[in-house]
Amino acid sequence: MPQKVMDRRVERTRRSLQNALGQLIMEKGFEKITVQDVIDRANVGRSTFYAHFESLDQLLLSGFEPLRAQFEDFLSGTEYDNESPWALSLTMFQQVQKQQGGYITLTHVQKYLYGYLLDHLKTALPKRNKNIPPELLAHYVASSFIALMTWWIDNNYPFPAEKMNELFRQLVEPGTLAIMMGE
Amino acid sequence: MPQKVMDRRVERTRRSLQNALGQLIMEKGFEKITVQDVIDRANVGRSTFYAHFESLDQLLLSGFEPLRAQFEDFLSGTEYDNESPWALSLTMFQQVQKQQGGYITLTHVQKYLYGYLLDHLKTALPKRNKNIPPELLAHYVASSFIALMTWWIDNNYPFPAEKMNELFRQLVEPGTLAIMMGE
DNA sequence: TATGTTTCTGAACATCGTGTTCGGTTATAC
DNA sequence: GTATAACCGAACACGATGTTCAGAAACATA
Repeated sequence: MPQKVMDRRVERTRRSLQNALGQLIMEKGFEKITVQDVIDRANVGRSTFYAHFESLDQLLLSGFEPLRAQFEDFLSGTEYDNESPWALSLTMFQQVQKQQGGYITLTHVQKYLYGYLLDHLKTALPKRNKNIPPELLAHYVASSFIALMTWWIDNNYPFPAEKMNELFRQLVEPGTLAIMMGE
Repeated sequence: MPQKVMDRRVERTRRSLQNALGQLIMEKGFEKITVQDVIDRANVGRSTFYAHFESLDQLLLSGFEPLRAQFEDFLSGTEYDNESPWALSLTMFQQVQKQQGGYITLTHVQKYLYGYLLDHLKTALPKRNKNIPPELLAHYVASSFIALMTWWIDNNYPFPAEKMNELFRQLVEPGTLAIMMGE
C-alpha cells in the first residue's frame, strides 16, 4: 500500500527504474538484463536501487501492480459462471492494450497473467468430468490465452482487444464444449 | 555427427554430464543450475566440462539430439496434409513417453519441441484465411500442444501417449475448423 | 609389455555480476 | 532555515564464469 504523500524523490526514482527496465526488456529481453544495466539507464546509484527493490524480479513485479489491482477488483465483483472466463480475458486484453507504451511488457504478461487466469479458471470451470481432468482443461485454456496475447503484443497490437477476445473464444470454446459433453 | 569409434572416456564423461544435468533439472529447475553443480554431481573436472560443451545450454541440447534425429526422419518421410500435424504430435507424445527415466525433461520439451511443431504447422496449415492470420493459428496450436505435454509430464504420465493425442485433437480441432470456415 | 597419443585433472587466474555498508551530499517538507 | 529523509558512490566480500597449463591416467596399437 502506497503512502498517502510520497516524497518526490522516491516517486522519481521508482518511475525511472521502472521505465529503464521497460526499455531494456524491449531491447534485449528480461533474462539478459543486469542491475548495472538498469541503474545506468535510470541514472540511479547502486545502493539506491537496493533501497527500493531487493531484486530485478521485484522491480518487474512493481510495474505490474496497477494491472494487478484492477484484476483483483474485477474478480471480487464477479460471479463465477460460464461467461466469467471470457469476461476476464476481455478485461485483460483491454487493460493491456490501454498500457501500450507504458512499462507493461510481454515479460509481465507471461509471468503474471497466466497465473491469474489459471486461478480463476480452476474455480470457474465445472469440477467433475469423466472425459478430461479439470486442471488439464484449465491449463489448456490459460495457455491458449497467453499464446494469443503473446502474438498480439509481439506483432504490435494489429487488432483491437475485442477482436482478439473474439478469436480466443472462437478457437477455444468449441473444443472445450465438445470434450465436456463427451464425444 | 558422432565419431565411428568414440573413446570410452569421452562417452563416459558426456553421459555423466547429461545424467547429472537431468537429475538437477528435476531437483531444482534448469535456471538455477550452475556449471559447478553439474561437474560436482558428475565428478568431472571443470576444464573437462568446457572441453566438451561451451555452456549449459549446449549440454542441454546434446541430450535432446536423439529425439531431434527422430523428428527429422519423421518429417522428411511425411507429406504435408490435414492429418500430418496430428501424426507429428502423436509421434512426439510417443517418443517422449519412451524416454521416461532417461534424461529428457520438461525443460527439453519446452525449449525445443515447440519450435519443431511450429515450423511444421507454418507449412502444413492453409496459408490464406480471412478470419485469422495463419501464424497466429500456428502459435495457438503449438502452444496448446505444449500445454498438454507439460501437464502430462508434470503429472507423471497419467495417460498413455495415444490418449493424450486424442485429447489434444478433441480440444483443438473443432475451434480451428470453425474459425477457418468462417462463423 | 612398451610406446605414443588422447583425455582428464585440478589449481590458478582474470573477469563479471550481486548485494551490503557507510560517510558524505543534496533535495524535500514544514 | 532547519531537521530529516533520500540519494550517491566507492569499497568490499562473495560466488559463478570461462581459460590456461603442467602433470597424471587411460587408451589404442603392435
